[in-house]
Amino acid sequence: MSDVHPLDPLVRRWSKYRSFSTGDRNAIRELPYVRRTFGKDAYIVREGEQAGECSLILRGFAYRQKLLSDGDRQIISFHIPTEFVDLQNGVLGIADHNVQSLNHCEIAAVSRSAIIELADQRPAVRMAMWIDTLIDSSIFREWVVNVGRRDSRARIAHLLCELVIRLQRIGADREGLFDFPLTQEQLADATGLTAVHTNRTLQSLRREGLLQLSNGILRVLDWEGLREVGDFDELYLHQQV
Amino acid sequence: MSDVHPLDPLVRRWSKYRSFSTGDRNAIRELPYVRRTFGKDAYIVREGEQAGECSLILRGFAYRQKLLSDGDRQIISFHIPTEFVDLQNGVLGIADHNVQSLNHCEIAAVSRSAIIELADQRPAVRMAMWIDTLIDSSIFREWVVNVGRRDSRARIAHLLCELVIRLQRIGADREGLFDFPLTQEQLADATGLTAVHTNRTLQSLRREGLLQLSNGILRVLDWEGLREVGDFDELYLHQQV
DNA sequence: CGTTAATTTGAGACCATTCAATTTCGGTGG
DNA sequence: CCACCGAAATTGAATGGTCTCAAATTAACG
Repeated sequence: MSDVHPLDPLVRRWSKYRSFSTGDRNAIRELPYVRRTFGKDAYIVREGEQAGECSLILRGFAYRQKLLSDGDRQIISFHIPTEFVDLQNGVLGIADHNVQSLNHCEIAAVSRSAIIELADQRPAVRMAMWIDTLIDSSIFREWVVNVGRRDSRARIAHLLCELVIRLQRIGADREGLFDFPLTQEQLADATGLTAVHTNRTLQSLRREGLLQLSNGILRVLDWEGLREVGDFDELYLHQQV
Repeated sequence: MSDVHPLDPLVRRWSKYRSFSTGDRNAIRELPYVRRTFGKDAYIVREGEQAGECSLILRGFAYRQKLLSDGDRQIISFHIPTEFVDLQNGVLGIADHNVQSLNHCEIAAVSRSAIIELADQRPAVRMAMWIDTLIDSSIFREWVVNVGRRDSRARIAHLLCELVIRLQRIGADREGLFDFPLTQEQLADATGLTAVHTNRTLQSLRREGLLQLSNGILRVLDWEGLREVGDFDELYLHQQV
């Protein structure tokens, strides 16, 4: 399938969960959307806001986060092109966390009502959407395990494994190389570590020849090794539903 | 509404999310289910299993957990009566984590196909179900924050705040007293701490007059204090959708 | 090419862990 | 009703992984 329409990557992504009719595909393509661009670290959604629309990433990375009362930040997930960063807001209405762009980002903003209408009228698409939010949920569960029970090396390794798999799935790998714009501080905020310790942990992983990571480029040198260090089992990503 | 039917608590719970017609209510009540009882620590669902049914708690507590390769355990959520412990399995099909009973437990087991059929035929119920899974998801996000960024006192306090709110909502409080069958080891597995440190942390919370917890009974003595220690903001529970 | 952001390094402090032993609790049978 | 037992809770002391604070180095960008 060649991508002639900006929403085709979404069609392709969702059609892995449910087989779509031509009508289903067209209904997705006909979603009214507004294209928005965000610079680095811009807020796409704010906690407590009434959510008027859902944001699909066309280009760039985004992340969800929550701020503690003492100013500490916990990153809750990272998102890559073809993914909605806040599909749940289409249903729940009020945002329970923040969403920020990680780098320069292009977003297709779809109104809540259009999402709901599509779900109402297209059973197959509705199920794909539900599955999408459920896989999200599964990833959060795995993150609870990651920050709750694994040591620093395993946490970082596990996170990298997850992102590598997800990037591969959208065809974002270039022969083992990945554009990887996360700073060490963001890696730290996602794993519940400090930036300093994240730095030392990455050095340890590099020293063992598991990976290279610099200048925003990640190269996995020893996938099996990284997987083992991270105690990584991709079942939770539900690649085949 | 008086509970004449065993599934009425579920009807009541879901009807907070969406207004139901009489037909909707009856459709829920007519869900075919099998009543099962489980002793303490029995497995209700196992990771990797093809899920044939969804389990609604009629009595008792349950929890979801994942095991690491080194045998460590992370508890991912607790569940109380009126809640499904694995509604997502109705859609995803394959269980990505374990579910265990916490104490003596009565479950209504509903087949996947019945869940799906109900969702297909009853738009309002379908939305309530989706909302249920999305609130689940929101709770997982908050747990990532809890184990990722808070210190031991805040983690325990936050978890207790959440359970208190949820127990109150199903009317399980008896004038500030709660049946609270969690062991310190389970509390530890849920907060990413050790049982020993959980013990010392609980003592610290008791010493400050925030709560009493012994013999499976919890009494909150200083709700505002506990809330503050736990950095607790209940927005994420989405009480009003 | 200057300026700021990001990464790296060092040393000391601390929160939580580990390991081991003791006490209390809850349930059971005599 | 009490003695007994295993599970749960509690205590102590030593260890250790991660944090904190501060400074130096390197990379990114206009």
